[in-house]
Amino acid sequence: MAEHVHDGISLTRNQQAVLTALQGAEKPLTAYDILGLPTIRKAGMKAPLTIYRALDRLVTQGLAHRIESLNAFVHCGHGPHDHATGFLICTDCGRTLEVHLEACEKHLAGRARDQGFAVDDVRVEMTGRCPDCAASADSVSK
Amino acid sequence: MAEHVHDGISLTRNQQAVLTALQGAEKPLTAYDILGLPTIRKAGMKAPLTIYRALDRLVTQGLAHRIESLNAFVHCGHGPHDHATGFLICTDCGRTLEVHLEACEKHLAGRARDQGFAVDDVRVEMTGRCPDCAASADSVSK
DNA sequence: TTCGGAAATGTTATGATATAACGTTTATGA
DNA sequence: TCATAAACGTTATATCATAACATTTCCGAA
Repeated sequence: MAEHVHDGISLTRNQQAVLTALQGAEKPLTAYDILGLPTIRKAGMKAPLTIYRALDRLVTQGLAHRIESLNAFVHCGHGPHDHATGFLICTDCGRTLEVHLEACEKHLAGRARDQGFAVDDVRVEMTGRCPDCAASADSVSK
Repeated sequence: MAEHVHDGISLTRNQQAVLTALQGAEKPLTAYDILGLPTIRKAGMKAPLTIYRALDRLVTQGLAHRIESLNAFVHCGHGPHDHATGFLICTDCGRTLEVHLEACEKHLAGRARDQGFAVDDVRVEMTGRCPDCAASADSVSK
């Protein structure tokens, strides 16, 4: 394998094709969105499971994230990192922004430990409007 | 309708049946879990859509929450409230704990506003092990 | 009190998301 | 070079969620 390497992680052809698809998208993509892309079909991937397997690997390696509330995936623009990540999801245009939560993670996990809970993973998703869409909405409402 | 009232919110028979099901469960239930319950069948609910409609209302009114990463629902034990809520999801036993995030919500939304993002809603889900399961794991590993 | 709109419901069908099971191939290092 | 773990292909199926449309119920205004 090892046809491609990202941040020291070697990816197979399928995995690379899916990662490239996510990087080229301006919004999170579902597995079936990815499956429908010409580049993916050309790469020979034609079953949902093929996509899910590649996505699993990318997520495990920290090269992509799953957005639970959208059942969709985005590439991670910051390279692998071990602290919690939050997503800002624009309900107008569907684009997402990734925010790092070094500080907040401590607070959240602290609240959890107060309850005797041992935290493995923290996921934060926020909906609202991105800078562009918020601006258009303002100008419309004037 | 108004057969039942919770925190000033009147519920229909279907909505009440689903809420009662959630209150009686020790873990989050999926719509199809609920659909399979005898009490629900006895109430005459037999199509998924019937369940989803009742759940929509309960979530809208703040009487229940959806756990995105489980595609499941829990009743809200704290009554309607307007601040963000977090969930601690035990990967061993499947039970969840609800935590309130008054303080953290500000921090999270603040990070979002730093990016020019207008936040409507904040959802936090954490996985790990609950007090009971963490204790069993400890005693096993000794 | 009755009339009209809004909300909820019933029913059927279908769309969308995700994984099981099994056999085969490929990468990689002892 | 050979064992083995990871990845892959293929088919089928499980699971989660909504569309569309007709009907009924609730509830306030006239």
